[in-house]
Amino acid sequence: MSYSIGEVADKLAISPYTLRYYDKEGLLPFVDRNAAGRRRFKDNDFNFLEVIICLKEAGVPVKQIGHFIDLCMTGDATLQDRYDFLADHETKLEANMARLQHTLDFLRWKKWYYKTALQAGTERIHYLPGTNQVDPAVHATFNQLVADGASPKTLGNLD
Amino acid sequence: MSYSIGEVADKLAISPYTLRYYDKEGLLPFVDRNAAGRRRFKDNDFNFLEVIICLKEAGVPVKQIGHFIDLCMTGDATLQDRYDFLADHETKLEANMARLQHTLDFLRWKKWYYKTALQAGTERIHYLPGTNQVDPAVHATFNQLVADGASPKTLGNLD
DNA sequence: ATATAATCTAGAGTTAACTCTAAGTCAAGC
DNA sequence: GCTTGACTTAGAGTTAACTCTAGATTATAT
Repeated sequence: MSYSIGEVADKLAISPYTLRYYDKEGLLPFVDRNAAGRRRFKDNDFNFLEVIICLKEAGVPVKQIGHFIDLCMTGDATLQDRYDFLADHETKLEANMARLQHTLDFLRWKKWYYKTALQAGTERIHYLPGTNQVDPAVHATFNQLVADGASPKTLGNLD
Repeated sequence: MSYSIGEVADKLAISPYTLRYYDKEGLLPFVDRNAAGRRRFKDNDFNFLEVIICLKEAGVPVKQIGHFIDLCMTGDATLQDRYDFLADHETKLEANMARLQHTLDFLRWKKWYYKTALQAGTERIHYLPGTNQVDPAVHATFNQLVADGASPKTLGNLD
């Protein structure tokens, strides 16, 4: 079974432009061509494409993905390098996800901040008396609610 | 207490170039200037900067952050809009994190794939006999190990 | 047989988010 | 008083990852 660039583009929800760009950058050296010079993707090529998409999602730059594909084409001598590459990006992705969790926590606290302001009809309830400055104790209040068992995910919901 | 652009840059680990760029894009309308036209950041400005950094981490484009700051400057009439904005990006961030979790799962399975190939000395152990195609059953084998209670996080570790 | 649609390449254009340069102003230390 | 370093603006340059155009070729459907 073989597939044209358009069929692969549809299957993977990636434009043919992008696939050709990846090819130009050396990400698709495994793709065969027919007599007319057109790309013919094999079933096994999807194993490579899956990895390419995974690495892209993980935030790995195209050039580095190209390096990984180079290692793949070289053979068994590079198994350790390929393992190390994936282990490295696993670590980086874990760190990135931890960072995003903090970002999400902050977004939820701010949502609660606006929920309470909305219920009071004004943001002034969060200001230090007689100023336009946010009272630092407001964040502490939110943290206390969470510490007391409230769910940070739902605490800011209006319902 | 007030701070120069350099002091703020140091505190937030953002370059002065970037801070000026954010100002140019309308993200810092709240920053005062001294008689000489130099930016003087107030303590309360860090509340805005915290939100800006949070939204950036969440992947919100600079233009949209500018829109949120506009809402902030308009006053209590926009509290609902600001709440909706944060709730929307909370949802998007949750979806993004779920996507990254799938990416991480895939990265771990591939790490295990290379660990086992490395232990066998060749990637051929994962190929269908007499071919260069990966046996689809290999992924199923990994999934079975996880279903049987193994930790996907450590299954691919070499140790 | 012919029109339409898909593909090819080389190379130009786009977008976002910086990042820096140039030329000038201002503040602090000696 | 003078030098050094931080700051100002406008605008140019950079980078990554596409995204598209032009002109040619090939495959598909009537």
